[in-house]
Amino acid sequence: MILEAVEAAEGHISAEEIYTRVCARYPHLNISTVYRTLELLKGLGLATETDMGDGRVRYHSIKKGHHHHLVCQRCGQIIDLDESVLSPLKDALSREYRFDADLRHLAIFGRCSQCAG
Amino acid sequence: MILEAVEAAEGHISAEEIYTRVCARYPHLNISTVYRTLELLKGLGLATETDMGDGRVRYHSIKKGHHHHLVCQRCGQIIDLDESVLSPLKDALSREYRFDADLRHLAIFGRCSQCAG
DNA sequence: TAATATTTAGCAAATAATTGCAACTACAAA
DNA sequence: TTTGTAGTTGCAATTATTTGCTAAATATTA
Repeated sequence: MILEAVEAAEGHISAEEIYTRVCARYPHLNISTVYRTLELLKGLGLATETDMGDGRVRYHSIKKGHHHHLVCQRCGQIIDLDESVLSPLKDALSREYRFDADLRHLAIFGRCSQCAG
Repeated sequence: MILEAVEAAEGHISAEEIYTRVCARYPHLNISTVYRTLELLKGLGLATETDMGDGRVRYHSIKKGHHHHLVCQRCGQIIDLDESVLSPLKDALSREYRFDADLRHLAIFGRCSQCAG
Protein backbone atom coordinates (compact mmCIF):
# COMPACT_ATOMS: atom_id res chain seq x y z
CA MET A 1 0.00 0.00 0.00
CA ILE A 2 2.88 2.33 0.78
CA LEU A 3 4.58 1.49 -2.51
CA GLU A 4 1.29 2.13 -4.30
CA ALA A 5 1.05 5.53 -2.66
CA VAL A 6 4.58 6.45 -3.77
CA GLU A 7 3.83 5.29 -7.30
CA ALA A 8 0.47 7.01 -7.43
CA ALA A 9 1.90 10.34 -6.30
CA GLU A 10 2.55 12.92 -8.96
CA GLY A 11 6.19 13.72 -8.36
CA HIS A 12 7.86 13.64 -4.98
CA ILE A 13 6.00 12.78 -1.83
CA SER A 14 6.98 13.07 1.82
CA ALA A 15 6.59 10.37 4.46
CA GLU A 16 3.91 12.44 6.19
CA GLU A 17 1.89 12.70 2.98
CA ILE A 18 2.18 8.97 2.35
CA TYR A 19 0.99 8.36 5.89
CA THR A 20 -2.03 10.60 5.42
CA ARG A 21 -3.00 8.98 2.12
CA VAL A 22 -2.61 5.37 3.17
CA CYS A 23 -4.30 6.12 6.49
CA ALA A 24 -7.42 7.18 4.63
CA ARG A 25 -7.87 3.58 3.43
CA TYR A 26 -6.16 1.77 6.26
CA PRO A 27 -6.49 3.83 9.45
CA HIS A 28 -4.60 1.34 11.59
CA LEU A 29 -1.28 2.38 10.06
CA ASN A 30 1.48 3.82 12.17
CA ILE A 31 3.93 6.46 10.97
CA SER A 32 6.94 4.37 11.94
CA THR A 33 5.71 1.63 9.63
CA VAL A 34 5.77 4.18 6.83
CA TYR A 35 9.36 5.13 7.59
CA ARG A 36 10.43 1.52 7.94
CA THR A 37 8.73 0.50 4.71
CA LEU A 38 10.27 3.41 2.84
CA GLU A 39 13.66 2.31 4.14
CA LEU A 40 12.90 -1.17 2.82
CA LEU A 41 11.73 0.08 -0.58
CA LYS A 42 14.89 2.14 -0.80
CA GLY A 43 16.99 -0.93 -0.07
CA LEU A 44 15.11 -2.94 -2.70
CA GLY A 45 15.71 -0.19 -5.23
CA LEU A 46 11.99 0.50 -5.71
CA ALA A 47 12.05 4.03 -4.38
CA THR A 48 14.58 6.82 -3.98
CA GLU A 49 14.99 9.33 -1.22
CA THR A 50 16.02 12.94 -1.69
CA ASP A 51 16.43 15.84 0.66
CA MET A 52 15.34 18.86 -1.30
CA GLY A 53 16.26 21.15 1.56
CA ASP A 54 12.74 21.94 2.76
CA GLY A 55 12.94 20.13 6.08
CA ARG A 56 11.32 16.90 5.01
CA VAL A 57 12.78 14.14 2.92
CA ARG A 58 10.86 13.22 -0.21
CA TYR A 59 10.41 9.90 -1.95
CA HIS A 60 9.97 8.99 -5.57
CA SER A 61 9.09 5.81 -7.42
CA ILE A 62 11.88 4.29 -9.47
CA LYS A 63 9.27 3.45 -12.11
CA LYS A 64 9.18 7.06 -13.18
CA GLY A 65 12.84 7.07 -14.16
CA HIS A 66 16.04 8.43 -12.76
CA HIS A 67 16.55 12.13 -12.62
CA HIS A 68 18.11 14.79 -10.43
CA HIS A 69 17.40 18.29 -9.29
CA LEU A 70 19.14 21.61 -9.09
CA VAL A 71 17.77 23.50 -6.12
CA CYS A 72 18.31 27.27 -5.97
CA GLN A 73 19.10 28.23 -2.41
CA ARG A 74 17.89 31.77 -2.98
CA CYS A 75 14.60 31.60 -4.87
CA GLY A 76 13.82 27.94 -4.24
CA GLN A 77 13.38 27.13 -7.91
CA ILE A 78 13.85 23.47 -8.77
CA ILE A 79 15.32 22.57 -12.14
CA ASP A 80 15.10 18.99 -13.32
CA LEU A 81 18.34 17.48 -14.43
CA ASP A 82 18.93 14.57 -16.73
CA GLU A 83 20.68 11.52 -15.37
CA SER A 84 23.36 11.73 -18.05
CA VAL A 85 24.91 14.87 -16.56
CA LEU A 86 26.15 12.82 -13.62
CA SER A 87 27.44 9.80 -15.49
CA PRO A 88 30.92 11.26 -16.13
CA LEU A 89 31.25 11.75 -12.37
CA LYS A 90 30.06 8.23 -11.68
CA ASP A 91 32.57 6.89 -14.18
CA ALA A 92 35.41 8.96 -12.74
CA LEU A 93 34.69 7.72 -9.20
CA SER A 94 34.55 4.17 -10.44
CA ARG A 95 37.78 4.49 -12.38
CA GLU A 96 39.86 6.52 -9.93
CA TYR A 97 38.53 5.34 -6.59
CA ARG A 98 36.89 2.01 -7.44
CA PHE A 99 33.83 3.41 -5.74
CA ASP A 100 30.37 2.49 -6.99
CA ALA A 101 28.45 5.70 -6.32
CA ASP A 102 24.71 5.57 -5.78
CA LEU A 103 23.59 8.61 -7.73
CA ARG A 104 19.99 7.71 -8.32
CA HIS A 105 18.22 10.78 -7.13
CA LEU A 106 20.33 13.70 -6.13
CA ALA A 107 19.62 17.27 -5.14
CA ILE A 108 22.40 19.72 -5.91
CA PHE A 109 22.18 23.08 -4.18
CA GLY A 110 23.41 26.40 -5.52
CA ARG A 111 22.26 29.46 -7.43
CA CYS A 112 20.12 29.54 -10.54
CA SER A 113 20.88 31.90 -13.43
CA GLN A 114 18.49 34.58 -12.15
CA CYS A 115 19.92 34.53 -8.63
CA ALA A 116 23.62 34.18 -9.39
CA GLY A 117 25.80 37.11 -8.50
CA MET B 1 33.67 30.97 20.24
CA ILE B 2 31.62 28.63 18.08
CA LEU B 3 33.78 29.39 15.05
CA GLU B 4 36.88 28.76 17.17
CA ALA B 5 35.48 25.38 18.20
CA VAL B 6 34.84 24.40 14.57
CA GLU B 7 38.34 25.49 13.61
CA ALA B 8 39.97 23.80 16.59
CA ALA B 9 38.27 20.47 15.88
CA GLU B 10 40.30 17.84 14.14
CA GLY B 11 38.10 17.00 11.20
CA HIS B 12 34.34 17.14 11.27
CA ILE B 13 32.37 18.09 14.32
CA SER B 14 28.69 17.85 15.13
CA ALA B 15 26.55 20.60 16.63
CA GLU B 16 26.23 18.61 19.83
CA GLU B 17 30.01 18.32 20.18
CA ILE B 18 30.45 22.02 19.55
CA TYR B 19 27.88 22.72 22.21
CA THR B 20 29.65 20.50 24.74
CA ARG B 21 33.03 22.03 24.06
CA VAL B 22 31.98 25.67 24.10
CA CYS B 23 29.79 25.02 27.14
CA ALA B 24 32.88 23.95 29.09
CA ARG B 25 34.21 27.50 28.86
CA TYR B 26 30.92 29.37 28.63
CA PRO B 27 28.21 27.39 30.42
CA HIS B 28 25.54 29.94 29.67
CA LEU B 29 25.33 28.84 26.03
CA ASN B 30 22.15 27.42 24.56
CA ILE B 31 22.03 24.70 21.91
CA SER B 32 19.81 26.77 19.61
CA THR B 33 22.46 29.48 19.61
CA VAL B 34 24.90 26.87 18.32
CA TYR B 35 22.57 25.91 15.50
CA ARG B 36 21.79 29.51 14.64
CA THR B 37 25.47 30.47 14.64
CA LEU B 38 26.38 27.51 12.46
CA GLU B 39 23.70 28.60 10.02
CA LEU B 40 25.26 32.05 10.03
CA LEU B 41 28.81 30.75 9.53
CA LYS B 42 27.54 28.64 6.65
CA GLY B 43 25.97 31.71 5.08
CA LEU B 44 29.19 33.68 5.49
CA GLY B 45 31.14 30.88 3.87
CA LEU B 46 33.25 30.22 6.97
CA ALA B 47 32.00 26.70 7.60
CA THR B 48 30.48 23.90 5.57
CA GLU B 49 27.79 21.45 6.53
CA THR B 50 27.70 17.81 5.46
CA ASP B 51 25.38 14.96 6.22
CA MET B 52 27.59 11.90 6.38
CA GLY B 53 24.59 9.68 6.88
CA ASP B 54 25.07 8.95 10.58
CA GLY B 55 22.07 10.85 11.90
CA ARG B 56 23.83 14.05 12.79
CA VAL B 57 25.04 16.75 10.48
CA ARG B 58 28.73 17.62 10.74
CA TYR B 59 30.52 20.90 10.30
CA HIS B 60 33.94 21.76 9.02
CA SER B 61 36.03 24.91 8.90
CA ILE B 62 36.61 26.35 5.46
CA LYS B 63 40.17 27.18 6.58
CA LYS B 64 41.13 23.56 6.21
CA GLY B 65 40.36 23.48 2.52
CA HIS B 66 37.64 22.06 0.33
CA HIS B 67 37.23 18.36 0.04
CA HIS B 68 34.56 15.73 -0.29
CA HIS B 69 33.80 12.26 0.95
CA LEU B 70 32.80 8.91 -0.44
CA VAL B 71 30.73 7.11 2.17
CA CYS B 72 30.30 3.35 1.84
CA GLN B 73 26.72 2.44 2.76
CA ARG B 74 27.75 -1.08 3.67
CA CYS B 75 30.92 -0.92 5.77
CA GLY B 76 30.77 2.78 6.68
CA GLN B 77 34.23 3.51 5.38
CA ILE B 78 34.85 7.15 4.49
CA ILE B 79 37.20 7.94 1.64
CA ASP B 80 38.42 11.50 1.21
CA LEU B 81 37.97 12.94 -2.21
CA ASP B 82 39.79 15.79 -3.84
CA GLU B 83 37.83 18.84 -4.89
CA SER B 84 39.05 18.50 -8.46
CA VAL B 85 36.96 15.37 -9.12
CA LEU B 86 33.82 17.48 -8.96
CA SER B 87 34.96 20.43 -11.03
CA PRO B 88 33.97 18.89 -14.38
CA LEU B 89 30.45 18.49 -12.99
CA LYS B 90 30.41 22.04 -11.69
CA ASP B 91 31.55 23.29 -15.10
CA ALA B 92 28.97 21.21 -16.95
CA LEU B 93 26.13 22.53 -14.75
CA SER B 94 27.36 26.06 -15.26
CA ARG B 95 27.65 25.65 -19.02
CA GLU B 96 24.51 23.66 -19.73
CA TYR B 97 22.12 24.92 -17.08
CA ARG B 98 23.67 28.27 -16.07
CA PHE B 99 23.50 26.96 -12.52
CA ASP B 100 26.19 27.89 -10.01
CA ALA B 101 26.39 24.73 -7.91
CA ASP B 102 27.59 24.95 -4.33
CA LEU B 103 29.78 21.87 -4.13
CA ARG B 104 31.92 22.82 -1.20
CA HIS B 105 31.60 19.80 0.99
CA LEU B 106 29.72 16.87 -0.37
CA ALA B 107 29.10 13.33 0.79
CA ILE B 108 28.51 10.83 -1.97
CA PHE B 109 27.02 7.50 -0.92
CA GLY B 110 27.62 4.15 -2.53
CA ARG B 111 29.78 1.04 -2.27
CA CYS B 112 33.53 0.92 -1.77
CA SER B 113 35.75 -1.52 -3.67
CA GLN B 114 35.64 -4.14 -0.88
CA CYS B 115 31.84 -4.01 -0.62
CA ALA B 116 30.87 -3.72 -4.28
CA GLY B 117 29.05 -6.66 -5.80
C1' DT C 1 21.51 61.76 28.66
C1' DA C 2 16.94 59.28 27.62
C1' DA C 3 14.07 57.09 24.10
C1' DT C 4 13.74 53.99 20.53
C1' DA C 5 14.95 50.57 17.16
C1' DT C 6 17.53 46.53 16.01
C1' DT C 7 19.85 42.43 17.00
C1' DT C 8 20.73 38.50 19.60
C1' DA C 9 20.11 34.89 23.25
C1' DG C 10 17.57 31.82 26.10
C1' DC C 11 13.94 28.86 26.82
C1' DA C 12 10.29 25.88 25.76
C1' DA C 13 7.67 23.77 22.41
C1' DA C 14 7.20 21.87 17.84
C1' DT C 15 8.86 19.04 14.03
C1' DA C 16 10.79 15.12 11.35
C1' DA C 17 12.77 10.93 11.87
C1' DT C 18 14.49 6.95 14.54
C1' DT C 19 14.66 3.48 18.08
C1' DG C 20 13.53 -0.03 21.86
C1' DC C 21 10.48 -3.08 23.15
C1' DA C 22 6.47 -5.83 23.67
C1' DA C 23 2.76 -7.89 21.09
C1' DC C 24 1.30 -10.04 17.07
C1' DT C 25 1.65 -12.90 12.79
C1' DA C 26 3.10 -16.66 9.80
C1' DC C 27 5.18 -20.73 9.05
C1' DA C 28 7.78 -24.77 10.19
C1' DA C 29 9.54 -28.44 13.61
C1' DA C 30 8.52 -31.56 17.08
C1' DT D 1 -1.59 -29.71 18.90
C1' DT D 2 2.24 -27.00 21.05
C1' DT D 3 6.62 -24.86 20.52
C1' DG D 4 10.11 -22.14 18.35
C1' DT D 5 11.72 -18.71 15.44
C1' DA D 6 11.85 -14.93 12.24
C1' DG D 7 9.75 -11.04 10.70
C1' DT D 8 6.48 -7.14 11.28
C1' DT D 9 3.75 -3.73 13.72
C1' DG D 10 2.14 -0.30 17.14
C1' DC D 11 3.27 2.60 20.63
C1' DA D 12 5.93 5.49 23.38
C1' DA D 13 10.11 7.57 24.05
C1' DT D 14 14.24 9.54 22.15
C1' DT D 15 17.13 12.19 18.98
C1' DA D 16 18.52 16.05 16.08
C1' DT D 17 17.02 20.23 14.53
C1' DT D 18 14.04 24.26 14.08
C1' DT D 19 10.79 27.75 15.51
C1' DG D 20 8.08 31.27 18.26
C1' DC D 21 8.16 34.17 21.77
C1' DT D 22 10.18 37.01 25.19
C1' DA D 23 13.78 39.39 27.46
C1' DA D 24 18.29 41.14 27.44
C1' DA D 25 21.97 43.39 25.00
C1' DT D 26 23.43 46.56 21.74
C1' DA D 27 23.16 50.32 18.47
C1' DT D 28 21.01 54.47 16.81
C1' DT D 29 18.75 58.66 17.19
C1' DA D 30 16.90 62.78 19.43
